[in-house]
Amino acid sequence: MGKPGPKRTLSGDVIVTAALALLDERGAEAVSVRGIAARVGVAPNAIYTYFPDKAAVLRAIVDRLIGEQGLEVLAGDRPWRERIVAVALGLRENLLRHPGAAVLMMSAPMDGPRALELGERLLDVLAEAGLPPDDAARASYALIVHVLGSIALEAAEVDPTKPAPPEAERVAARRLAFAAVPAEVFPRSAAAADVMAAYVSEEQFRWSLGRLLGGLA
Amino acid sequence: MGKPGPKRTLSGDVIVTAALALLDERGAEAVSVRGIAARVGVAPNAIYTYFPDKAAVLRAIVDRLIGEQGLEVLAGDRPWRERIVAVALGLRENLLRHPGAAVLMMSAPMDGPRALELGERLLDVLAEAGLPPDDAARASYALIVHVLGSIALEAAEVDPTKPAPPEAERVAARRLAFAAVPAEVFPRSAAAADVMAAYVSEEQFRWSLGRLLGGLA
DNA sequence: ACCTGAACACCGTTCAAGT
DNA sequence: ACCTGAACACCGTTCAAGT
Repeated sequence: MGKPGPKRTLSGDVIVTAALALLDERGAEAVSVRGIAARVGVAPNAIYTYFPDKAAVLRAIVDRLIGEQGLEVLAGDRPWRERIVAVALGLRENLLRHPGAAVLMMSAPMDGPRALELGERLLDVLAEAGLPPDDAARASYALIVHVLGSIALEAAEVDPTKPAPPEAERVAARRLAFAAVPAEVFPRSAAAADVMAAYVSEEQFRWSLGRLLGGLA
Repeated sequence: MGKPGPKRTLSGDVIVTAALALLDERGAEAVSVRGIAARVGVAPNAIYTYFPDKAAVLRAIVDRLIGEQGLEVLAGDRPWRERIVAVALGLRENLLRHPGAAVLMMSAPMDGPRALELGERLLDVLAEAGLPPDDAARASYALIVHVLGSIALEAAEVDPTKPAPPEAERVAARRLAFAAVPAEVFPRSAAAADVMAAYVSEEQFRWSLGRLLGGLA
């Protein structure tokens, strides 16, 4: 139904998919309007039929990735802390698959509908946990800050122009870097080098999230 | 002393200062090698005498800003939590003066000497607080994640191309944005709109940092 | 409505050359 | 050693035109 219209070889979704592929394969600076257009086989300015500018394409990538996180776990019947940890782990896993995207999440206000939905479900859980509304609101923000901050710092450690390395590899690379810390001037950092290498791991992610959750209620 | 050498009209510091000024006055995308060169009155490629590439200039900005944070408070005799809150507030205040720089802190590993120094002093405090070395190491990372994440999300809310607005103005702008949230579909978000508007405030920053600190020891 | 061609005002970086 | 001029291979975005 509806008139066919001229060509319609394109769509916002196709553009976002191409942009994300570019981001994953060749890193943030490869995500150019011209690069996206070339990948979908179209003239550069055709992109502007679907997005007002490049920044809008980047925001759409963020929205897509947030939306990929299912929120059903939050409504489950496990203890509330476990449910929050489960979504946080899901977000982490997905975002680390797109390391270049992590920093995008912190570059603009996340005010899209998917972000609001995530926030609202988080408020549900925290209310159920017994927090008064004001504390629940503050706590939900603290959680989002912590999860996104962890992921961004973790993603900053990986080279986005090559396929995402397994965690063990990231930790090993960091251990190597820490071996160079002079123990005379930074004794504690040098002594804790093994732990500091493991900053970029799920274990550290779980640990710090657990401590924050412990402080919240 | 020492031969004068040809010109020496430039230095790494001068370049970083110019880049930071550009960042503050006209936002992240105005920080170009050519823009910096123009501001210091030099040919674009002169920058490459002091930095291998643009990314190195950005890292130097991060290092400069970390270095501006005095660490004496950490060694004071107030209760340890208060000392950590004090440096965190200092970092926040300084970074919000350079909103475009906040996201740079999360874009690359912070492995410079100033970052190491900050980490080491944090470990001092946490050891003094009675944490075993492994926990202290994990805790210091959790704190850094939280502080930088908070600041980045807060800075994402301000337009970096105009002078940093006072906090009250940022909160008011956000309250206005939240007034549009449909209460039927996001009841909790709408009900807590006032608190959510205040996410971008020192009060929220103190609150969530306090909860994290409570969970750590 | 959707797409193209051509153009404008920019980029980062490299290279050979001047002092 | 430090800086310049000129060039290369790119950018994002706009405008007029075609279907």
